[in-house]
Amino acid sequence: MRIGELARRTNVSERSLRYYEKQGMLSAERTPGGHREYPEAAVDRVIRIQELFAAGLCSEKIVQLLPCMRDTDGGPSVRATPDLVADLTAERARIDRMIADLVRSRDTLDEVIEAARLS
Amino acid sequence: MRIGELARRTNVSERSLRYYEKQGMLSAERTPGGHREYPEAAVDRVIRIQELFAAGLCSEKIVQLLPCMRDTDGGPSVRATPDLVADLTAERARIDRMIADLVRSRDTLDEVIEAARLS
DNA sequence: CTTGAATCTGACATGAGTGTCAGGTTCTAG
DNA sequence: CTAGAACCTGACACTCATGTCAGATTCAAG
Repeated sequence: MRIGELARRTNVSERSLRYYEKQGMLSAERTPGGHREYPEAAVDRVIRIQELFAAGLCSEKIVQLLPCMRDTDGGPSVRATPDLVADLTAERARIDRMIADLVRSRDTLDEVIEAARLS
Repeated sequence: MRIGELARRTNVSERSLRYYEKQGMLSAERTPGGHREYPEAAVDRVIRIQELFAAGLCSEKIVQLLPCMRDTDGGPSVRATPDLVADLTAERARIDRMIADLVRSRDTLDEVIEAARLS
């Protein structure tokens, strides 16, 4: 598929898709004229990238991580190096803390919403 | 307490504390010479602010939200307006989605870490 | 062909919290 | 009184994914 359709289906701007490619997170075939041509699997990959961004990982980490992920088609995957594993373990801990923070913030909002409802 | 101690105890830079004040999220008495003097409760408030930032709320929302929160000392709180409640409900939904994303990302990391461990 | 939609590259702007530096003032221990 | 630590204001820089614009090229349908 082309970039417009991928953007529509993933809800990610064309600008960002090109950026992902430049960062090495996403690749695409090219038509003879130079237009990008994405495989179906790109949809899942872009969604994963967005999730990882939301989790606070930077492009660089994502670039390292992506080839170690099980592909959607269950294809073979690269083994993470010990250094990367250490990095990812730290990121995991950070994500855990982030989730805990979010839950507390959600509780805070609930409290305020509930207090207003009882009026 | 003074800004240095508050910064140390909350792990938030002095720069950020002054920024919070300018945005109207945090207030302080002043010594005759102009130095900020914070009450003990400021510690909890700053931590709350950080959590809400982490949850993706902007300063403006936090400013509206803070007076509606139950104070640490159980003091009286302002009732949220219907408009604010609508806002906060939307934010709550966003936080829910964010948590779901984070859990998925954490699972992704776990998968990669586990795959590397089995080597 | 032609024409309009889609895509291309490259460059500059934005946001929002935070870092940092400069130059000056206040506080406090000795 | 004094030295040095702590604090003040204001301004500018940064991050980094994303928005946006310009000007050119390609694609696909008529």
